[in-house]
Amino acid sequence: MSEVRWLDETESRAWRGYQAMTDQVTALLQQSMMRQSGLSLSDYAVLVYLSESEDRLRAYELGAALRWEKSRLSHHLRRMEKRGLITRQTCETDGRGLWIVLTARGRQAIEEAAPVHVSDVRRYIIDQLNPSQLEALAEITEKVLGGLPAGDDACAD
Amino acid sequence: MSEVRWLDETESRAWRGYQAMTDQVTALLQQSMMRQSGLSLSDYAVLVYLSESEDRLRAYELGAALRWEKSRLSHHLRRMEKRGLITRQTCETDGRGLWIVLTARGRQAIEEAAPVHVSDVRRYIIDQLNPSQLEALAEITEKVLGGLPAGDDACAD
DNA sequence: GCAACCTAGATGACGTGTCAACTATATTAT
DNA sequence: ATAATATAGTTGACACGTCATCTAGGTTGC
Repeated sequence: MSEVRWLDETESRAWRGYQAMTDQVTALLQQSMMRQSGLSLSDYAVLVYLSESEDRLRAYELGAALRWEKSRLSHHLRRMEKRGLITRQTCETDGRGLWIVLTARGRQAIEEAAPVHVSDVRRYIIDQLNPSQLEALAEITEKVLGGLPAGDDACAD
Repeated sequence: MSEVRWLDETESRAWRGYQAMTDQVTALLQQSMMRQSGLSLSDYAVLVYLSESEDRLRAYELGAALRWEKSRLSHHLRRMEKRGLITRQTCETDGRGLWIVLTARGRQAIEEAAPVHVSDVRRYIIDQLNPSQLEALAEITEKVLGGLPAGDDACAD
């Protein structure tokens, strides 16, 4: 119930800049990847985790890694399966479970997309910053992430 | 056609952190605003620009300010009008034109949402960072934004 | 062994964002 | 004047993400 502390000038620069940057960078990366590889950034994120995990993961592991809601994950995996990027296989040790398996086509898709994507990330962000800014960005993100409410308790007053 | 320069350790920390931070902060801010004010972040952005512009703007001005595609803007404004947050009025000096006007209800909505939103932004980001990090963030965003391709020429090879 | 609870995942409805047309009005060049 | 083009905005189809709800299979306690 206290008075609001509005943002001062530096705070406002940082916040408005943050918003504009994230909006535009996301849109650019998304467009570029979609045009050149036919993948969305979400597809790419799924494929990255799979290919870093010996090409198969339980769905809930994927969801935890990506921090996605399970319904989002479920919808997305269904669409990716329809496009042949992954398959869904029943789990023998847990009747509720689901293995998500990278297909040959999924592997090919990410191997083609990765170099283009990395060069986009470099061009738009990494190569724009000097070493101390890069280090600062890494520290900033770690600090902010560390301060975020864990899981679903967004109402931690 | 040259070999890809993959990300080194600091670059990777910065980039993975950036992705995780933006994903999660956006999701938290969105949830909080939707729950407490019934507005999406997009609604809020529109209302902010309108209220900073004497409560009325041409649609194309709004689109330029937000850097939204015109179809996105059109869809979004239609939905906002249906909820009574804005009205759309024909422009007398340009037959193609459209004035977007903030309604009393829209003004009330943003005035109620703003303090909550600012305190969320503080809690999740601003207050997590020390003054030099805030300054660094402002500079980083300005540098990245300055390096982005202007408009639609994303294919500037 | 059974009830209560928890976890993994699916589903349908709905709001949102993008893309590719499309309409209509203004501007420019000749 | 008029034809070519540019600008302002709309529309429909479709992919995406969220919420609430549901099913089914585990787990725990008694």
